[in-house]
Amino acid sequence: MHNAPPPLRDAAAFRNHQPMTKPARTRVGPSPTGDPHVGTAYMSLFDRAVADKTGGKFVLRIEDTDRNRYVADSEKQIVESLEWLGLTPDEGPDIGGDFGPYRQSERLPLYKEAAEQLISAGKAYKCFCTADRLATLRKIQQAEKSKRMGYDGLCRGLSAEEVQAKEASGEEYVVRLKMPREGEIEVHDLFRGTLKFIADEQQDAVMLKSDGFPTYHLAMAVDDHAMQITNVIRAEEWLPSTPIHFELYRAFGWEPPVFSHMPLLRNNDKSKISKRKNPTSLLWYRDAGFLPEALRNFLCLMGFSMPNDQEIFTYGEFLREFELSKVNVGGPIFDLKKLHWMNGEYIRALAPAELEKRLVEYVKLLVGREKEFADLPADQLPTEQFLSEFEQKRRQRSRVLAELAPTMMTAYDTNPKLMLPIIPLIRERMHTLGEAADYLPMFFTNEFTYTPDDFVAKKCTLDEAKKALNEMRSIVDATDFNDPEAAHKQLDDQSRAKAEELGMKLGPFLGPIRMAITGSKVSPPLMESMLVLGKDETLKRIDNAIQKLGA
RNA sequence: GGCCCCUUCAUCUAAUGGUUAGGAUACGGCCCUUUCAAGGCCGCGAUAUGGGUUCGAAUCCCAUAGGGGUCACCA
Repeated sequence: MHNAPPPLRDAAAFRNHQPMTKPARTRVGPSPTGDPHVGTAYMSLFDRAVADKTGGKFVLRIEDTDRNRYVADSEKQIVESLEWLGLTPDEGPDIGGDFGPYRQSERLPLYKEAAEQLISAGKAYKCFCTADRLATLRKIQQAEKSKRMGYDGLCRGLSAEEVQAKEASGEEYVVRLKMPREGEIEVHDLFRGTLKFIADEQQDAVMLKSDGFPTYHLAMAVDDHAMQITNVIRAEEWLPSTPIHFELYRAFGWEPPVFSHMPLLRNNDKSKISKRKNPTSLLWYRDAGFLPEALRNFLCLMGFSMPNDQEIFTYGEFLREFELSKVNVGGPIFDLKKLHWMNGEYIRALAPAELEKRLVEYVKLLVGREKEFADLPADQLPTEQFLSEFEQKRRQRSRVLAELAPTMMTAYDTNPKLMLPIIPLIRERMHTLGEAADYLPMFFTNEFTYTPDDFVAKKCTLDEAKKALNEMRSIVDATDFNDPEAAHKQLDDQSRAKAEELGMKLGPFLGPIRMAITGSKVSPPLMESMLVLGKDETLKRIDNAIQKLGA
């Protein structure tokens, strides 16, 4: 028997009459089953925004009801990642709050009680079907290409005596929700309005598992109600099970919160974002040297855009313009290329001292982790070219920095002023902190692996290289490094003069010098680099090269 | 396959019945230049298709196509 549904508020009407003015309570409910997921951050961002916009609260709830997939470190990493991104919750397991505990594994009695309440009200029933039976059932349904998949409701008709007998004989059972068999189930979504589902096509979902733990469905409804959550912001993949949730709310006689089903972040091929095809771990973004504020900003763009076309903005600016109802529901492809660009913008906007600080922190993060960054075999790399190349380079860079770290940190500890002058030279060239690996080592080591061939270029023969090095040695030797500005001018002027004398363009002339000073054909500006290194070190490096070339 | 959601440049998106359909990334070119960048300028490039409604449709309606999600004692 199924009573007529009580009138539910219409989502559109609700939206119009109650814009986000009342303090909202939002929550994110990650399950601690692995690395913190970028999708969790994405949802948290909008949860945080709705809470902040309305002066409400954002709650972190750990949904650890799956004992099989539980990963011990996961919760800690989730908490740290959210903090890293500046999306710190107001209530949560390690913060506390008035609605705790915030771990579902610590709320088991609540779910049990709720399940019993449903059973005694005739809204749920005990199901003794074995996993085997369900598997067989599924197979048959698939073979028959049955329209109606899922549980067939066998135990729904069990008499009280039958239930008692089975229980007495120790048979395990789950608790299933009795879904209506007739009519439609209306659900409401902030973006999509009222959605109707055929009731008979819904199955009797499990509420309580045989191990006594609740499923997501029960735990979510019980907790959201108990924690007075007003807005459920979750991924679109939940849309098909929303009828269960609305039915559950009705069974309890509770008012459902406002549901907003956010679009799914996508891979390049439009499928739901996944580890194989796209980095999904927040730890990955941190390890690759993305700035949290850049990632956060980028995530804002996945579905939301500013009225003035502004793409780079602070959280405060975002909040001023943000409205949940303006979010785009088409699934956005997570374009790492654009994040890469944006991260570069953020790096360049950082004050040198701040970038210095971030860089030092970043290098410390990589210390001792060389093994983690071994090259990946081709078949384990993402299929998309940019992702694949970036991942391989990222590993190489992390290794370089991890290996450089001891030397670098020692030098830095000895002379804390060492780092700051380097920053302006490398910052224009970086998109991620990891890319510092391409430019940083030369400032801390002069042990280069170059060969004479490396000094030769199209417009610079070996003979010319030797001459250039000797000329530059004289120039440097004659320059007073104590006045950097004057020194720079002198180095520059003299180089030009000598290059002309040798009948060379400045670029080719500086090629061998660059190799001698930086050990690479690509480097930060040469004169500036020499000034940072100092006269002695510069001369030493030129001498090393001259020796190497036997000039 | 059933059910559900979605559909503007390659990608993120703007334009809520009247715009030469705008911006950003990426890509290409030029400038700057000491290599590499960064920066500046220019270019390429989209309303999925077909029907309606309307003086007028990217915008409203219907169909088709395409994409995605979901059909667990996982969340």
